[in-house]
Amino acid sequence: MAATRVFRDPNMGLNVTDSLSDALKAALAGAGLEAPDEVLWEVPREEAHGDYATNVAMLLAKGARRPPREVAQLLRQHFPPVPQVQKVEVAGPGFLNVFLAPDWCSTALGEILEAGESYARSDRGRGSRVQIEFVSANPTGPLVVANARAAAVGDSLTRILAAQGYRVFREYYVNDAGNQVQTLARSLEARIRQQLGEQAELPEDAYPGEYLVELAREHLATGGSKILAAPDGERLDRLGRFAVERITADQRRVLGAYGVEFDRWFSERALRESGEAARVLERLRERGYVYEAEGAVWFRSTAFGDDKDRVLVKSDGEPTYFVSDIAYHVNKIERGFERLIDLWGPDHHGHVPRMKAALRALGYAEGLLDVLIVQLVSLLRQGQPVRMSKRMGEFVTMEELIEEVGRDAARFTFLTRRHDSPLDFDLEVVTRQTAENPVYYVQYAHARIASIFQHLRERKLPLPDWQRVDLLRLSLPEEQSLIKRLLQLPHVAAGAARALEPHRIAYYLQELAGLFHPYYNRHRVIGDDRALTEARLALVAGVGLVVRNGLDLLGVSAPEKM
RNA sequence: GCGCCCGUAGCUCAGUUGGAUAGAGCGUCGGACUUCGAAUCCGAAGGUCGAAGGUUCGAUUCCUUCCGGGCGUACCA
Repeated sequence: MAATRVFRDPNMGLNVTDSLSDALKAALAGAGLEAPDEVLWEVPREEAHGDYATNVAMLLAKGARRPPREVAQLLRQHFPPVPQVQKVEVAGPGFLNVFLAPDWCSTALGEILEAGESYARSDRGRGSRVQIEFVSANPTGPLVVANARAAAVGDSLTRILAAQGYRVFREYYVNDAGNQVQTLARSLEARIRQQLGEQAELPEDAYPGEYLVELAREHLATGGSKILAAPDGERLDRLGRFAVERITADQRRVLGAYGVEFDRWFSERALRESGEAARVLERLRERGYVYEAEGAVWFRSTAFGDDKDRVLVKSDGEPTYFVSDIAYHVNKIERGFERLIDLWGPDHHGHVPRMKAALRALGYAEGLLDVLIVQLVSLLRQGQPVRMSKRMGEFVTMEELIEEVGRDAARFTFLTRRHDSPLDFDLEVVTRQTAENPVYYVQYAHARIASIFQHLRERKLPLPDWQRVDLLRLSLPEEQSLIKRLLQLPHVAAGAARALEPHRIAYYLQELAGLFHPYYNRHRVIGDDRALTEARLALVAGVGLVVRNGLDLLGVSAPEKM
């Protein structure tokens, strides 16, 4: 699987901000200043403020007991010469503004082309193992739009982390145990009886969706009416397993069509049967965080900052799902993952403190688990909210969404929002504006570039050897801007990985396309000047490459034709 | 009541450990295809960053209070 490959960075010097940080460390040492944990470089809004800037002097000013500008001046004086940098300026209240050397940038374009698919990848993660769990929808019905959002975010995060050298493992937790499966079984039974002409009412809390009518028909078609004679326990167990298996298979199919594959589908039922849950309970008890009250068994999660203690075993003797959940996370850790990332829905956000409390109670490090809350998607149609409720049996499925909007547009739209920001998605608008969707703006840049090279082939013109192209011919301001933007990808990709924010890639790509299209519109790539033509071909090849690499991090295709 | 998320242009959203003159897409208005793809480009209009205080060299960003929206607050999952 591509996402789990480990990459060695073949082009370290191409990560400009890494090089700048190294230089700054030398400057700090030279100036006798203490280096902060991490230096962050930002890309200033104003061109006059350089290509990169840092506020490190202002942060150090207080500790050094000197004015910020003086600290900045000191750092500037000790800034070692590096090939990437033309000049360093002290500006404003104490910024260090770095201006890149144009000649170095032009040459770097050649290295970007040389790096190809591995451009902007790094080995920052050093092969450490990360497990990311997402979607994990209940196996009681089809996937819905919110699941499509989680799938897009989770899959993209996997790609982004893998590109930084982490070994990422995608997992889907199947809640195939507990009350809801019983309910599902009873719902299915009622549907089967209805097919047989019996007067069977759906149970009060049943899943009313049409898909169970379909499943009932399927079950009967495979000779499944005998089961109705079986005793309660066996009947419901078998119907439950049947329904879960079919629904899960359907979920896997829809996710596959969306381009999302999981490395493992982890069964809660198997976890319970393995006895791991009981073992976790015992460990908590040994550590003194378990007590009994009101006939139930409680976890003292308040010892780790939770609002209140939580029930582990109900008074009827059944463990709560919380126990399974803890056991599942312990299972992950024992499989050797060094970092866990969970994507949860907003209806679970209250559960984050207790889950973290449980892991800490068991003695695990605090930062081991990151829980990202993927907010809801409010689906609108013609400006009117579409009511979605599994309980009511009304919803727009993930499959319908993909059919209506398209896989790339759906994924890109989800990835242009922060995961924790609620999202309005008007089907009518997105469908109508398909052609103007930002994803096509980015993809179109790629297709246009592909067609330049197609044009080259049609006219039987030779493809230049990138090593021998005179890249210094790229002297237009627009060309320099484009190259500098291409050089930002390693910084953006690393930032997206650090912050777990795929949308940074999506915005970067829109900005890159926003530089490319005007350039393309104004200047011809293929012209009479052979050397200039070759240089511009190198430039647009670089843009195409970066767009392709960037879209790949989002799991969106980069078409040659549209 | 308590907790979490959110409130930025008409709409949907960005805004990088607090930083320099707050951005994009859509929508609206006006222009550009005999030349590598017009799913594009050029230009215009559009803002009390929900409100009020506070912290400091500096606040859309941090703190407090209030207003508004969403979600939690189960011996359901």
